[in-house]
Amino acid sequence: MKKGTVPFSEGELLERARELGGYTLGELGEALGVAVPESAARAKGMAGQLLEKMLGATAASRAEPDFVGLGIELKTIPLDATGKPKESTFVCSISLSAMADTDWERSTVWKKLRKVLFVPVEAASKTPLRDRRVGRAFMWTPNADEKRRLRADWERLASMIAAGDVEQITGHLGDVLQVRPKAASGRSLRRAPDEEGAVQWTMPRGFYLRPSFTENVLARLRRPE
Amino acid sequence: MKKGTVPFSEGELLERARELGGYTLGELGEALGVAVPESAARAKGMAGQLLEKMLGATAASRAEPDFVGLGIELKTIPLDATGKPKESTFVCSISLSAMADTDWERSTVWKKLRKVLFVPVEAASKTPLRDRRVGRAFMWTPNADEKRRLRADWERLASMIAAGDVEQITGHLGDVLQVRPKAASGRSLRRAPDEEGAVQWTMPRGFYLRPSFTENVLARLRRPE
DNA sequence: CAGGATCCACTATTGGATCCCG
DNA sequence: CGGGATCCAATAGTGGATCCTG
Repeated sequence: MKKGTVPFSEGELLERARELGGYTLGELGEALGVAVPESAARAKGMAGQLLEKMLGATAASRAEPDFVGLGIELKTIPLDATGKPKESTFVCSISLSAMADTDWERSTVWKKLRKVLFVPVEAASKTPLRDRRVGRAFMWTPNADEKRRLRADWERLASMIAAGDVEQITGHLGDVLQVRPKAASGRSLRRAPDEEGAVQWTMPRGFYLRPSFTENVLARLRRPE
Repeated sequence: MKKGTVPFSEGELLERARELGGYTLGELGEALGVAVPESAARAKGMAGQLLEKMLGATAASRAEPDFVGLGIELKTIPLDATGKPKESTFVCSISLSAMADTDWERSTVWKKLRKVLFVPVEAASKTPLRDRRVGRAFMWTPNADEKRRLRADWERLASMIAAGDVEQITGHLGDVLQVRPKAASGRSLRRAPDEEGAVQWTMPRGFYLRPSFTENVLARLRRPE
């Protein structure tokens, strides 16, 4: 297993990601000198972080793509026993101020999703975290239909946010893209509005892709042309 | 409320059904001299039977349309609080012998569904049976797409039945039309195969329309052309 | 028993809540 | 906290079981 060096091309990145297919997360952890616990409950982001390190992603938390020079975002997708995505996919956090005066083409969501390296990872909850295997990686660029659906949802949600109807947004809205809480605890900022009185988030939220959407995307990518 | 006389035309039937819109099942019961209980649990088919009587359906149990002369089947559809069908819609029972050598156009399913008078009835379970209101009736003839989907499901299911794979059929099969048990009790015929040894139903079953299908049908009918 | 259906236990989905790391 | 995500209680959906009448 090659590890940690920064890839210089999209092709090299995809090739290297595919070489990781078949390894378990425990094996990746060994290669990196990272202990992989038994349970995912106390190590929620670990699969993603192991793959970032293995593939040489530009480290640290940023509002930029993981592979800056290539404009490519890395996303792991947890698959259940039947091969379908178990969970929604986090896209980015929502900043109220950034929403107001931006359009779809300049939005953080679109920047993140223009080009994504999807790496499926086994995630049947009975399988210990370290025994879960990496699947076959795919490079995704939204096609016309996918882009239209993402944009339609984003514009609906963005206009609600801009209009101050943030508290009316629930995870039910959006066919493929949804808004949901994103915080370590539901109490994170809950007192803020009372004390400040300003138009502010009462709680951090993020954009997520629904599992049914990533399922369709994976199905399309797996189909030979 | 006019009641009980046999309608002579499709238009007259629809008109008369629409005049029942807004009445409660309790009111229909009074007009007919039938006691309507509080709960639907012990009166499951009552809404359908009240409407049959009010509209002058050719009485009794038959494998014929309710309005023989017109070739029209009457179906009540229970709606939940949000206006969506709560339940699947029974179409007809399945007879093994009748399946083998018949095709779609001659099938009982198609005969029943060629032309249907759908009468929605409120059915939020908290609402007492006699307080549930009749909704706006619609005459349905499957359009090309609906007919294609019904036929595709029927042919798949019919061929399984004809091939003797009856026991492998579950309610999961069929996009719009499904096969499910249809009996007063699960024990109805359960001992039969052991004692007789013949190729026979172990339990009566019927064809049903899925709620998602009738929901789409109602949505189409409600849309002004 | 066939026809009129609804009940309800169980499963699948989901979306609000939460966890770790740098 | 922002980025990496998963957990899991509650709800929605489904399909096997059941009920009444003629």
